[in-house]
Amino acid sequence: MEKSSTDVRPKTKSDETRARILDAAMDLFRRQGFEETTMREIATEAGVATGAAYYYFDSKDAIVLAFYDQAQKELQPLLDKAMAASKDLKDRLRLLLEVKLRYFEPNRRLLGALAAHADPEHPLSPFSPQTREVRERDIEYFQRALAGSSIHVARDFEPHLPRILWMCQMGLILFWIYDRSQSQKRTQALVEKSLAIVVRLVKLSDLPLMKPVRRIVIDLLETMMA
Amino acid sequence: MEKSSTDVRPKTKSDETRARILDAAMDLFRRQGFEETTMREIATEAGVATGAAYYYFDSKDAIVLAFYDQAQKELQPLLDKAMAASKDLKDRLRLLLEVKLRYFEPNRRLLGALAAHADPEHPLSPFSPQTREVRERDIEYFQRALAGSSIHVARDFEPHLPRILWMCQMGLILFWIYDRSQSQKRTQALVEKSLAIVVRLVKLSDLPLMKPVRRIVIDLLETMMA
DNA sequence: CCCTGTAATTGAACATGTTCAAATTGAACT
DNA sequence: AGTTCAATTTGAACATGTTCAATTACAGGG
Repeated sequence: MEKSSTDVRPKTKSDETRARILDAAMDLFRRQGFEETTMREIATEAGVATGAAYYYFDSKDAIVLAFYDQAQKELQPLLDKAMAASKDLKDRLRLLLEVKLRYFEPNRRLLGALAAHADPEHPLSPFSPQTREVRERDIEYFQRALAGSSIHVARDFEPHLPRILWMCQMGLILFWIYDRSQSQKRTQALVEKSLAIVVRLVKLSDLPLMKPVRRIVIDLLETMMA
Repeated sequence: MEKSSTDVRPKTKSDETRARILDAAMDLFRRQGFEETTMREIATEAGVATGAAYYYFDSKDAIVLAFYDQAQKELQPLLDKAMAASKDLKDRLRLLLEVKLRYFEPNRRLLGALAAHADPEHPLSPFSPQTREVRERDIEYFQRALAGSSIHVARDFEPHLPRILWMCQMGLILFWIYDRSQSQKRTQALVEKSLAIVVRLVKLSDLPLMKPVRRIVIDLLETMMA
């Protein structure tokens, strides 16, 4: 479950086969979409029997999961670099999103297969246990986006704000996936407007006066997560 | 597509068969879940051949859609009655939700099949064209919940607020569907807390001072809906 | 009461995700 | 080289949503 098609040296022959299957799948997914691609096609394209695909991946979904996992790993250095570019919170949040969208651009449609499931039981849901690790690592980046910015966050709000921002991000990404406007212009507009609102709210939330509001929001969040 | 299993007189034999299939399906869905129920089972249970089910319903999904449609019709009088019970906005909003949750309670799990799809292209998505009619009718109830309350809504905000409230409702319903706590206690808590926040925000939004904020929110919404 | 055409019904066939028992491979050991 | 055994590979078989050509039921007209 660890190897990826872009690792420099697929050590064993097994790894090489796994990589070939993953590559074939991603190629077909990009060209004809997730639903439209058959496990038999993937196997044929990779030059193996149908069953072999299932020897390496538990299911068709699991192939997407493997891609998602690999993506997260490859994104890490890009995000690190982005976080070094600015101290301004709005810039930092925009960068987090931009880097991801640019990276996933070629597979935008495919991401639908990942994001289309709200059911937290479904393996491909962004809220499922299967995607937990990736999710938590992602939330950490919002923690860092905040920490590295010039903006102060109230102590009681600190543990929760990153998760709130992550949720906003997921909403925007979802919108982006299904955005049919020319080169996703609408998403671009939405991101800019959302950032303005979010950053303003974050700043506001630090006011001592806002403590009761923070408490209510935190209370709400804890009820949700409990 | 119009008849339902609970209509008093299924006029024709055809209607009667259709109703029998829908009933059998709903019964099986309730007992073993949507995914776990087979079209062959449904047909057998209804005493027809597999193909017959497809003569009356375009797909397995379409059966759920038919149920959803029927539900909306049956809910209408209940919601009307609820709207006559109080002038207080919080009460009215709570009632809208409570009536629906109580109605759907026996099929809570099944609703997952309806709500689990974020893809607006998917027939069962709450955002799909197939569910548009039901959706718009539902949004109207929020319009009425506002209109019949003692609370004033700023002119510029009036066309948009119902949709915002509807979205909040969908979020709560989604939470409810997957709420595994004892008799969905967590949802109950979440509803109460959410209502407090939402009603407070609605009241706040009417302040003349808030006009710029309303503009930003409206702008955001229009970007999303465009 | 028979004829005719539409509506309804049937069950086999198909496509595709998945499983599985059997065959093959290949490395390590003797 | 021969043996052994786990890893790999195979392709047929299975389950299930869906399609479809063929058949039957039945209402209305003669």
